Amino acid sequence: MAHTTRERLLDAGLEMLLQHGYNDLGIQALLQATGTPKGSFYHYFRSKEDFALQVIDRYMDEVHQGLDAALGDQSLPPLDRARRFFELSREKYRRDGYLGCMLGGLGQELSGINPTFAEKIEGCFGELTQRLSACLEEARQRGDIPLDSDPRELANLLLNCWEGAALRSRLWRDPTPLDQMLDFYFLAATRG
Amino acid sequence: MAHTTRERLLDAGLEMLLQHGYNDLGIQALLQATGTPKGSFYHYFRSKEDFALQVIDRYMDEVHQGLDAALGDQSLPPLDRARRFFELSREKYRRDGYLGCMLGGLGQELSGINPTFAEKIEGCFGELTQRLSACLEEARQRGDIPLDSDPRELANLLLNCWEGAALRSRLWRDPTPLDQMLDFYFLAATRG
DNA sequence: TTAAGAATAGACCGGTCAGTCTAGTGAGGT
DNA sequence: ACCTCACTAGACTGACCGGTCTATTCTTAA
Repeated sequence: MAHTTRERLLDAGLEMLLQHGYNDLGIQALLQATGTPKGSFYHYFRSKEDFALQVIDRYMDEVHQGLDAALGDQSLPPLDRARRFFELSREKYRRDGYLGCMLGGLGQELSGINPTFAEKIEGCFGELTQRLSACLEEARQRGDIPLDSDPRELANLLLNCWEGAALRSRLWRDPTPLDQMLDFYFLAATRG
Repeated sequence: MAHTTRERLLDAGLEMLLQHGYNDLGIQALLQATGTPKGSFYHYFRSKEDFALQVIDRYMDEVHQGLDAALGDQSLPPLDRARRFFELSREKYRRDGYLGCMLGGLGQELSGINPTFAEKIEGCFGELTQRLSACLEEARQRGDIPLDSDPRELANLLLNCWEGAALRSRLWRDPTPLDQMLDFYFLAATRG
């Protein structure tokens, strides 16, 4: 299979980037963990940066799958759909050992030193808020949140607070901050 | 002056750690930026890790100064005092070029790989929430927030959401996420 | 004046970094 | 049978990492 080695590297990259971040992840360690010779890595990827950017793409594939599953569930009112996405994310974090969100992690680490990553990650946040704000707009039109709410702003708010809670849950290795944040936010949002 | 070199290193470390994070900050670069020979650095600090931990202490000194200034202002109701602390922080971020909060930055970068830093930073967050929750408790007793609120939980919530907003403001190089988060939080907290 | 210790100075160390290079392997097409 | 080319394999490069070492200078007090 032509894609096996590349897939294996991206899979391991997903895991190792989440735990180690970018600068602390050595190519050597990645190769050792996957039993890959260096030649193969540089056959598939131009550089470490190129590799990490593709790992982020893979991460976003999972994110969009979560969004599809949650926001696409027409049996739920829109606000519950939005909340469900974050609950699915929380379950993913649990499976990973509460290491938080890769976008938040790499965003913090790299946005001060590498514009390519900064733009990439802000682009990912943009995709997320785009879909969330469409969902919140639906809630607004139904009157589930005040009619004068700004869905775009509310979506950014939701995502930003989530990222903060994810950082704290990474420190605690515990989902409590995530749950408390969701309770607080969705109660407050409905009241305007 | 015996402390001049050490002070100079810590000052530069404050700035450089905020921008570069830990792993991307080279001792060499720090020495070059401050015109310090290597011998001096290792005269004052046991290691790079020891240095960074002392930089965090210095950062926390500033944080506590901000807390003193804001929470100690008895002319303001307690909720305004809490908000004022974050507004002072926002002004500090502005002066730094909106690079966010060092605790959040180092927490994200290092909590997955270095338990010493993870504990250190969680300890700092603890100090912060301790003082904030005392302030919120005062607000609760005055009835400015619902009597059945949990000040400790509200303080953690406030700090966590702030850290998320700080990350986004670092990506945007812009204070908007900070302000929107404060508006949202303090409106919601008063209503319970 | 001198002894002592703090602080400066930077050459140097082993190890590791991302990335390059060349050689070899193996499967598919002709 | 043979050629091609994607892929594997890992030795190697030069730069840089954090940290050590020894030598020297400066400060201060006896």
